[in-house]
Amino acid sequence: MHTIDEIDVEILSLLGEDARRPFSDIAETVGLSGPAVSDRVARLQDAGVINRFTIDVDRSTIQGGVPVFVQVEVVGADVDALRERIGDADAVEHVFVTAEGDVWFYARAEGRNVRRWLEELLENGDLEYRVTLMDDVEWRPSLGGTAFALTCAECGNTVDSEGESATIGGDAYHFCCSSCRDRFETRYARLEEGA
Amino acid sequence: MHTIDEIDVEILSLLGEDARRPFSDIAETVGLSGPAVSDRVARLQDAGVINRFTIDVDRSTIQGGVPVFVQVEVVGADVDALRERIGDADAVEHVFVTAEGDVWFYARAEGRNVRRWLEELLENGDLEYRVTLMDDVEWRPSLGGTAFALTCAECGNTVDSEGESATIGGDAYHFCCSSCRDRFETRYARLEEGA
DNA sequence: TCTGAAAGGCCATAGAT
DNA sequence: ATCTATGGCCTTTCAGA
Repeated sequence: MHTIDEIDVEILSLLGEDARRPFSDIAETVGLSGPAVSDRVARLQDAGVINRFTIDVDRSTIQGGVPVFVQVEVVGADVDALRERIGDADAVEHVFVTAEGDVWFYARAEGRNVRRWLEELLENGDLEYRVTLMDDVEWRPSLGGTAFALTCAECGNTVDSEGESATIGGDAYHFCCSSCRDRFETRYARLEEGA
Repeated sequence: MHTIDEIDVEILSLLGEDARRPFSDIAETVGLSGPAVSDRVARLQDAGVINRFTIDVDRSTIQGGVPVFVQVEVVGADVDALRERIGDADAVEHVFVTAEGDVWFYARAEGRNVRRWLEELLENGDLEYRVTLMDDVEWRPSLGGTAFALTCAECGNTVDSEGESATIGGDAYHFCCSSCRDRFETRYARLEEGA
């Protein structure tokens, strides 16, 4: 049962600014030793909070293709399968799933013929889709200082040092108080029983 | 006047997968020495191809709020100003600008009242917008091998080893041949004169 | 722009608290 | 979960091509 606290948040913020920053630097900033930071980063990776260390590339100078935003209306098809299929395509950069189960994505369509590329990507399903030509994209990895504030999974309030965290069903959740956590866990258990 | 070649592209791809991968590992993969890779990475940063080393964080576990996708119809307003204002907001993760000049973004709306949060973010302008509740997001930094293919800034064709690159006005551009580059530079110079 | 050697710094492990 | 100490690896610098 791991706990995520403000120091973790601070570490995430620092790594967001520069992921190659030495752990010893981070250690000094947050008031820990190097190995302690290393441990915490390893834990954050295990918990799935850090998906990966990566680079933010200015793709406009590097990758060609026509930038498009596609909104696919998913009816009578497997959303997860489609989402995975789309996400695996090389040209696709962002994949969204709406609450209604539609799949939207941003991509740089390869080749000159966008329609053909799309039909192939969607496997000639009879799905309706809408294509919008795009101009510019921006992804914001970390932002200022408050970007990584913890919020209670139960009530939505900010989690301070009094709060607690728990790994439930493989995912990390954070709570502002133990009663919120109890409520969440109870609800989660009920949901699992039902499924 | 720097040149970006396939080795640079390979390095970018490898760093996209794991930005903390040792340069010596990369060196072995691409067939260079460690210092050579270090030099190339430094050059890629200077040229603005690499914006930053960063981490991809699973925000769903860290940041609360309601995930929404907002499509703002921009009429009679400054697109760039709005885009910047939205991009600077803490809760906003992805910003898109359509070819028609509308601004779309993905964010985790803070607090319980999404409408109020939005009105504030859009500065009570009379802009029309559409909000869609979202379920899931995925961002793909680097993808397979072909993701970082170079394309000619002048004609859009793929740039191979015969091509060349140049830093013009502080930005890196790539060309499939010298005539494309000449044409681009001429046009650029003319544009600058005009301004 | 690359290589190779050497110096300095960084990370991971071990063992104790 | 954290610390200190240490061994080994990684990065950078520099000279030479």
